[in-house]
Amino acid sequence: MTTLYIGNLPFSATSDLLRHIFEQVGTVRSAKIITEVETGRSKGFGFIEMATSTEATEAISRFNGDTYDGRVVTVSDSRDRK
DNA sequence: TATGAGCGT
Repeated sequence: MTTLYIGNLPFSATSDLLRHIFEQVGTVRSAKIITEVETGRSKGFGFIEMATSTEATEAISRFNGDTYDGRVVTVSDSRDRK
């Protein structure tokens, strides 16, 4: 399994929306948008877990640099959670 | 209620 970092998302984006986007290139094991604890609103970035590294690589090449709601999103391998 | 660089309860 490979975890992807999705950055520069519009605040209107949801984990469900991310999941649907990444399902276009493979199996989404999990989708999560990070939200502010104090406000419950999106921090503008999130994480996607793909079933295989092949699908993850495909997702990066397809979606990195794409524009959603006027914002150019970043898609890349995530770093390890500490 | 709030926000724009960032790698997660």
